[in-house]
Amino acid sequence: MILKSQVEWVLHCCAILSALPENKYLATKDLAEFHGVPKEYLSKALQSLSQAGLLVSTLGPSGGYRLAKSPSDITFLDVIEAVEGNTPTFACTEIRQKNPCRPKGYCEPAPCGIARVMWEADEAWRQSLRAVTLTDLSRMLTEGVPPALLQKSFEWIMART
Amino acid sequence: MILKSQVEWVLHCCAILSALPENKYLATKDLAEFHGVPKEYLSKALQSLSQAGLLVSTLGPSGGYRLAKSPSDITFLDVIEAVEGNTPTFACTEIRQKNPCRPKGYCEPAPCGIARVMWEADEAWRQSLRAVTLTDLSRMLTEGVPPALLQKSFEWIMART
DNA sequence: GGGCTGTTACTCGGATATGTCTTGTCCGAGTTGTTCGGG
DNA sequence: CCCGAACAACTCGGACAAGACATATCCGAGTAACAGCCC
Repeated sequence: MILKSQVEWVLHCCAILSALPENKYLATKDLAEFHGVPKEYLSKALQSLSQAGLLVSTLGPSGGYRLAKSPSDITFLDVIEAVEGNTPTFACTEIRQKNPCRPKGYCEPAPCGIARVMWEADEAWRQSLRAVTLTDLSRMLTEGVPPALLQKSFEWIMART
Repeated sequence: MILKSQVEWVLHCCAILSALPENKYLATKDLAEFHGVPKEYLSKALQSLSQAGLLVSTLGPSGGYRLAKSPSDITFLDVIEAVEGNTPTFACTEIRQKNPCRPKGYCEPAPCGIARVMWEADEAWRQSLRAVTLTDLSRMLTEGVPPALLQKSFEWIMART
């Protein structure tokens, strides 16, 4: 069980988009070039974010993506679920019902105990990811980075908006 | 991102094996039949548990698997990692190093902030799974089940040890 | 000079191949219980 | 009747296909900026 590589990509992209001025757009092409990843495939992931209502897109020259809401209103979980889907990591197929000793038509009163444990762990994971917003992310990613590099990167991005 | 179906299978199998008397073995064939899953494929998962040191196997007639240690010493995480592998759910590929503005040879002082957040969530998930043992599982799975069904299932299993 | 229109170049979005991993199946090496023969 | 050895059947273990999903790529519909023309 491992997350798609797209998850890493779009999180980095969101960090960049968080730094953008209001109503400015950045194209997939530039985001892909900045991170050294395949443009067309990154595009698919950004489409998912757009459909999830996290990004807004614009066509034509100087088009691209921008955040749909304030960075403080977008959590890691939002981004990850947009890419990975929001299905639980554990799917209970109710194999206890296959028990040959089980009387026909018997109805289980509660969810399977295994599923409950797995879902609880899943929820702990989600809770941890819900607690971090893009605002936090920006702070974390800029900490300890030389100001010169930050400035240069910012200019690189602004030159393409 | 979704767990293998094998995870559900082996957890149910471990619950059965927890109920076995000391030094009694149960064959893959019977475990597969009880749960209504493909025998050969379940076998692969049980092999993983055996290699991980959670189960002990014996060959020949009346052979099969039994727990290698006390049910209270085996956690959900042990079982899951045996099947899924113990690689972190998030793999950081350090795409920040692809930043075109980054001076050559520059060395990052700390792990990427995104990776830190993801690993923390991963650890929360693991911690939650580490807290539940097979002893807890047995209790959960038997709660609320009619005693008649429990008795019948127990006899079904014992008839094949 | 200002406004309108046609063009152009650039964007996203979905449809299309390829590789890798999960899922499923098969067969062989090895061992244990059984049975049969001999003492 | 007891013991030992050969047999047979059953087990796990690893090697072998098929399908699903992640990865990667291509092309078309649509739009915004721009340039040129008319007023």
